[in-house]
Amino acid sequence: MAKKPSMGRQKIKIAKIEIKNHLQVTFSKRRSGLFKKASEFCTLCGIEIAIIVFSPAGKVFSFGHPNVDSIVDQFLTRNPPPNTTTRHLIEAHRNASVRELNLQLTQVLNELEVEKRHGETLDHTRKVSQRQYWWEAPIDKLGLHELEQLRNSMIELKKNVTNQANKIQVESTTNPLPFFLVNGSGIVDPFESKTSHINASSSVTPNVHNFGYYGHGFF
Amino acid sequence: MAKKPSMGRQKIKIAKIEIKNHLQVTFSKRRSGLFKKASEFCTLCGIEIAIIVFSPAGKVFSFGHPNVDSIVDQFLTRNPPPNTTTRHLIEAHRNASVRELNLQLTQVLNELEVEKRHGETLDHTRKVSQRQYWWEAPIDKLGLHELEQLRNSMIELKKNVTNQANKIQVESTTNPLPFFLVNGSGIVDPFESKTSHINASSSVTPNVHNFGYYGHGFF
DNA sequence: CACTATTTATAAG
DNA sequence: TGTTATAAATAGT
Repeated sequence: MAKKPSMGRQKIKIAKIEIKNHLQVTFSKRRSGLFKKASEFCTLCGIEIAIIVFSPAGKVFSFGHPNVDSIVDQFLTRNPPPNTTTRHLIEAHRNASVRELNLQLTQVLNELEVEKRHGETLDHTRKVSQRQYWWEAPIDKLGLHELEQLRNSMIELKKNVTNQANKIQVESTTNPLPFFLVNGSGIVDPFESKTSHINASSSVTPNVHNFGYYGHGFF
Repeated sequence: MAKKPSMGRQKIKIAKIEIKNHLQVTFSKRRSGLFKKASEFCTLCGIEIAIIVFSPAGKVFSFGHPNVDSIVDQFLTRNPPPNTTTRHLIEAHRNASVRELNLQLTQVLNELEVEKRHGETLDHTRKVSQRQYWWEAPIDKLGLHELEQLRNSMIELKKNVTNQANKIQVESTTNPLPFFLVNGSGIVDPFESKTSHINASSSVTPNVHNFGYYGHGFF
């Protein structure tokens, strides 16, 4: 019954572990370790934190307090979004569309205004010379004509609104917008994870050791 | 020249540190520690990771490999967005607005249709009995009246479109949309950080020790 | 920030 | 997963 001497913890080189089995073990251990540290960090310093880990296999493991999403939202809000350009383009496009609709409406309104004046003018004319026959008055033709025009304008407008609605729908579907709600708190349990509270996985990422995060600056 | 014995590392309770000064020191130390662990985790296991820390003061410190944003994007893409409900509500609201506009337009179009028929009817009437004086025909009053109505409808419509435009603008301004672009790689250097590569801050967050991240499941 | 004395995290088995 | 010897992190000064 001699004791197992155990090499004890050996110093290791910080480089990609190639032995698959070894890798998995290390992954698990270090993930727990990291999340535990994060947890302590939270309670100790009263901070909010989110950690997202992508395994090479594509699985996601995350830790968050109060929860990952609210923190990510805050981050995105503050952080000059990466694709500012793209977003701006789309936003501009959307605004442009709305503005366009607005313009068209204004125009149609103007036409209506004209039509109305027309009616008033005729009304006045009637008082001046009541003798004329109504079919001689230009009102019915003009009215009908302009109404036709008006009708076409509005059909066009309707078409545009419909398109716009579709566009917006498509955009919304394609790009989920982040909002600012805080859900519950604790750990986010992602999709495919069979683990109860977190996700972790491994992936092939070329890396350099010094990430340069040894900065200072406290608060 | 007796040596300083130093109490050495003392065991501490994992609870919010109240002594402000002490808190700051701990914050810094643990932040570095956490980020370093993350870095090692990266190289060792070849994973992708992002850590976002919000200080109670509101500052943000982040670490990411290859970079925070790409990971956040991936996360948002895969992760059934937290506020699906809210987003759906807002989206629905927006669609509702557009639909409403559409409905109003349809109504106005109907009114126009009615007006047009009216004109046609009158046109027919004219042929049947050309003897009537035009001011006896209801066209000018009805026309004007309906046009007035139409005009009001359209003013209302315009108002709504304008509101809608404003709403959309505000929404766009308030909530940046996340997109799916991968930038460079490495560490994200946020805004206000005076530190070179990372950010960290402290905040008041009531917390519980066990975050339940002691899960298993590897890949 | 530097220095330990200790507590923690973990590489191996 | 549990154990153990040792490497690392870090509380207090």
